[in-house]
Amino acid sequence: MVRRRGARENRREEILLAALDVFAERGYTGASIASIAERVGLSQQGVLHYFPSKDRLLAEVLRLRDERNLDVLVLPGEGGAITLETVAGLVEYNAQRRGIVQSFTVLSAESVLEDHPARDFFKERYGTSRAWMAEVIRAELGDELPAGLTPEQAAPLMFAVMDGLQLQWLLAPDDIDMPGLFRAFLSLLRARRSVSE
Amino acid sequence: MVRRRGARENRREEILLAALDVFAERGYTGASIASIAERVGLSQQGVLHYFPSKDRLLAEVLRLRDERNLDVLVLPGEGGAITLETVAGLVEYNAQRRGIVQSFTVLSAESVLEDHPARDFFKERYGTSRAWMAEVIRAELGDELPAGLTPEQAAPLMFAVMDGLQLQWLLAPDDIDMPGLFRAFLSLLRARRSVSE
DNA sequence: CTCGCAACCTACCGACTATTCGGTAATCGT
DNA sequence: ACGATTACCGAATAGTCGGTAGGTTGCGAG
Repeated sequence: MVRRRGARENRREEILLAALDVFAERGYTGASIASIAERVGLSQQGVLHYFPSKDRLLAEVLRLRDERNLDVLVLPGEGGAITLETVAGLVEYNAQRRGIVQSFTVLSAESVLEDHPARDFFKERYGTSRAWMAEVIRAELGDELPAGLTPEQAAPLMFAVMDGLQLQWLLAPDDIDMPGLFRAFLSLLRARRSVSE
Repeated sequence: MVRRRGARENRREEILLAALDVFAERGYTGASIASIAERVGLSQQGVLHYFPSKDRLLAEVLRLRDERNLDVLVLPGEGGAITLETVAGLVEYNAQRRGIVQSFTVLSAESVLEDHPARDFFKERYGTSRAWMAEVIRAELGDELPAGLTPEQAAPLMFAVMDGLQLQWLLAPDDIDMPGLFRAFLSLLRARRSVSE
């Protein structure tokens, strides 16, 4: 059926990885198909042979990255449930993968623009992630968080801290201890209930 | 001396406001000088008569916006010091100014890219803002924060929460109560010290 | 009333953009 | 060996980009 078994899929993945790099360096708007093609030794038309448009290429890049991220998150939790410690581990892992963090920071912010091809992707992603994170928090800390917070409030705050720290870290890696600050936030959530006066 | 007193300055400001709008809609890379010019009824070269390059135009847009933001922050604190409540007020104010929030979210994320003209601006801005915010926190809450946090740790977390919430809010304004969640985070910082076991 | 300059404009440049069309060469199953 | 399919590439399309050069117009100062 297929000539060289999986040759097409290999080529496609090669292109996707190059595309992620270029998106990380220049953002989606600033990236050109030609520059991605150059990186894999193809012509611009060669890339478009595998992906019908720049939009679709972006969509597949995001899908692939999400799969891999899920691997990192789920693998350590093998056999056990995912905990806040697992999430802190992901932040630590990210601190060693600047390119990937940069691509997601830039692309997610870009996606808030009207008619951006990744808008729906990120909107849905945040929605489901928040619901899922709220359950992780509830499972570990219960319903009673400090200052009367609910897990449904803590979840969006958690992602806000992750994203916001990434931005500051990308601008000044030497000044920002991203994993340390994230753990500091976690300890804020884990603190025992407050004493009334 | 000047023909129409301040005519030039008025025109410049007109252009800056239009530029902020376009940057908010398309980001810096995606925005064209021509589209900004169209909005003020000039040709592309008319805009370049007032600002020598796109880079410089961006620089002045950011400077102007920062001034205005400072006004909002300082005005309510008239006579008194700036408090965490003032900051919460700024978040509330932002929740009514989608365009401005969007422009800053997109531009700050874009600025992490190599050779981006706004890189230094945002890097410096975050640096000074963190130092300043740490002092606001220390003045109001002292050195003893929940979970053993220092004001120097709380400050970057605070900006992370602000920025991260903005991103989620821009993607799903109906799902995210930005000011409410920010206040929830503040209450985490204000909670009394934990009871050991 | 004239000089000079500010405020624009048209015209243009070279480079780059995503995408389409029409090929060619290699390789596959048969 | 042969038709079909795949994997490309060259060239062209129809723009857009930021920026420059060189003008024209109209107002203000002298």
